Amino acid sequence: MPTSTAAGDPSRDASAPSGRRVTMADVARVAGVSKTTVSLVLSNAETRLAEDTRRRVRSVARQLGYRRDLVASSMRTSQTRTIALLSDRLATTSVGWAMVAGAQAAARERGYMLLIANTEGDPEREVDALDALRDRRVDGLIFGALFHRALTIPDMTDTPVVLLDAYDPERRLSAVVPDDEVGGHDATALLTAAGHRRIGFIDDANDVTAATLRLDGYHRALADAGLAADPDLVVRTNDPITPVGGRTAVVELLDLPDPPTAVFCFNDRIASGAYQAIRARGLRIPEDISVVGFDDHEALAEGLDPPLTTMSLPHEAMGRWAVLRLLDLLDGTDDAAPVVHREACRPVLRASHGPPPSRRPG
Amino acid sequence: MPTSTAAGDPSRDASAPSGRRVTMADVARVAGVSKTTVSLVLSNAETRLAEDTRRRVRSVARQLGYRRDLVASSMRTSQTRTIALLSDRLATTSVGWAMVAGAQAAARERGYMLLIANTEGDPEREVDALDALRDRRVDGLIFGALFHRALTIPDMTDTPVVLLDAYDPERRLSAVVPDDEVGGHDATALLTAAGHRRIGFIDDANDVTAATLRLDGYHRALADAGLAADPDLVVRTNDPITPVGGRTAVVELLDLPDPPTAVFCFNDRIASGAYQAIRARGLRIPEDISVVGFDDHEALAEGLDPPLTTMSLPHEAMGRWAVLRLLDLLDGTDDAAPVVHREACRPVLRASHGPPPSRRPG
DNA sequence: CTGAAAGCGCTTACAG
DNA sequence: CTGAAAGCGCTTACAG
Repeated sequence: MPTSTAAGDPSRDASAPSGRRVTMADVARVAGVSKTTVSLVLSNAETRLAEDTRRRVRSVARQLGYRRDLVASSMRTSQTRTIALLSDRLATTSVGWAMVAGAQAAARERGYMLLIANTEGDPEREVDALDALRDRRVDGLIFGALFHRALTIPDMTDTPVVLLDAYDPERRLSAVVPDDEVGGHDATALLTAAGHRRIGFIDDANDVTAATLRLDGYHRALADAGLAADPDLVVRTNDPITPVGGRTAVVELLDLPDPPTAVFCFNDRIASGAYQAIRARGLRIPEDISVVGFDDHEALAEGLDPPLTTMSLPHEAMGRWAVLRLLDLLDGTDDAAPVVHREACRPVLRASHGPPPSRRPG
Repeated sequence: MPTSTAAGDPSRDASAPSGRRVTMADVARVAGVSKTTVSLVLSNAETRLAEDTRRRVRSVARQLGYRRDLVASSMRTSQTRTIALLSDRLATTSVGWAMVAGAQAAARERGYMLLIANTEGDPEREVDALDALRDRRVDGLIFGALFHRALTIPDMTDTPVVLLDAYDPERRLSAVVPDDEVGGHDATALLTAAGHRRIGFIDDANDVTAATLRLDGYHRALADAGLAADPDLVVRTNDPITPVGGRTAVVELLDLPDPPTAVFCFNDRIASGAYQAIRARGLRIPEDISVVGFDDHEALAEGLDPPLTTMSLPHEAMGRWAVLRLLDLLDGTDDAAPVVHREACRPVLRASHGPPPSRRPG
């Protein structure tokens, strides 16, 4: 096979060059125009080019299977159409996947690709990751956290940044977080609405933002229902990760002189532990005691017996919001004034809650 | 501030140029050598450069905070030090995260970054993703699947490919999969070793590779223990995703004239459904019946009461293997002969299995 | 032992 | 309405 064919004969040249990738120069040559023209046509530049020139260029590009080389393009424009999601361990644990999924999907829809990097909480790793990302000239960065918390990031003058499941204590960066206060309120309100008047709360003892906010919401819902807050009904556990924490915490509640008829748990894992201890007491859920969780850890919540009523964490929507905001920043579509977006947590009603024993028929 | 300072005076030039990124030319100028020399030194080329030249160049590069621009470098070398993980929905569901995590970690350790893309099973999306990846000149590609299965991918002459949790039916590509046969065997052997002689198996009715292999392993373990395979003891469910499938399937087993004393479930979700139906019958786990799952869906397995004995799916190790193999291919370290690597599934012993009732003391 | 120069594939003033 | 040319920041024969 000859590598070059008669110039000016599109029908012959229209086959892809042997091994080599098709380049803009190839398209120009075959279409009989300059690279400038090809570039202008293919980038839909405003310049008024003759309609038939545009058509010809486009058709040749299509026939040759031409694709603009983004690396070369980036070289000139400094835009890579690539962004990155950097976090301590977002992509390293089961809790983060939906945020990654949402971020990836939104990026894709806007023609961007997503790079992921994890620091495992190591500052040195963070520096390395940032360097590696800068080397690749990513257009923007999302700093993610595993759970709703304050996050202070290194100075980034050159690259736009959005925070995911975290907020800048100094409010200089846009951020998206779950609305834990309203979530805590709504979870508790599910219980007050069912008629419960003694509602326990098993909170995370680690000083995390979500814990404080969910507790606030719990208190507000009690107040809404005209119930006094009884400090005895709020217990804390240092272990929100395994069922053990919930197991021991719920026992404190059950041992109260006037025990609660319902328990709201900081998360589903704690709730699963609560289930175990409640059952060990010979109590039934929800007949004797209602349980509501948080996070909607789906396999767990559905697998429990009875299936657990809980609040969903809007991780996917949060991931989407973060990249959409970031891309708007890149486009200059949005003004750069930082905003903190609170994404709603929604109740997922399953079978672990109901009226208190006193209100049950029979 | 003057933008240029006295040439040849390192102490003055050693501050980073005002806004602009530090370039190789900057380093060359300050160090008083050519770009060629800087490039050679910084890439540790074998060429014998004077030791003090090397030292000077390195020290200037460090002082200026120089970092090689990977985009420019890619332009010349066609290497981006970036690879991609493409799958139908690996990064879109809770089951895939550990594979992504393993892949990302291994890439990072070798100085690569990982791009992720999901096709949601849409062939058009796959084409788009492949184009987007080619545009960015990724060095290599990992095609991932959500569960162990055959995967036929488009022809990729230009880019090395490794399969993750999938295999090429024509064996032309390297691949890594879990060893489901041995896993099925070992899960069943846990039960035969405890003394069970009637062991049910609830399999996935969808014709997936993992289902076939785990069944094979189940049969082999029975044979090993000198037990005949009773077809009545193998039931199938079309719903391995929610507990519903396991719930109805286990009832078939329980209704048998000679019901099993132990049940091995295709996965933990099925096992969670089995728990519900078993409990509804008033039977205790493991006193009356043992249950073993598969996948080690951790929050679920630990949250169940009693905690579920299961087989772990080596997702993280698989993700690592896939990128390590891919990078070896890129390095030319490995010969390109395709290999299919089976990663072992390991038993995670919790509390849902024990001896059959007949063998229990008392 | 080191440097000048070409070139990777684009984009973009600038000129006509 | 269209093209020649410079330049993005590197790497790599090639020459000395």
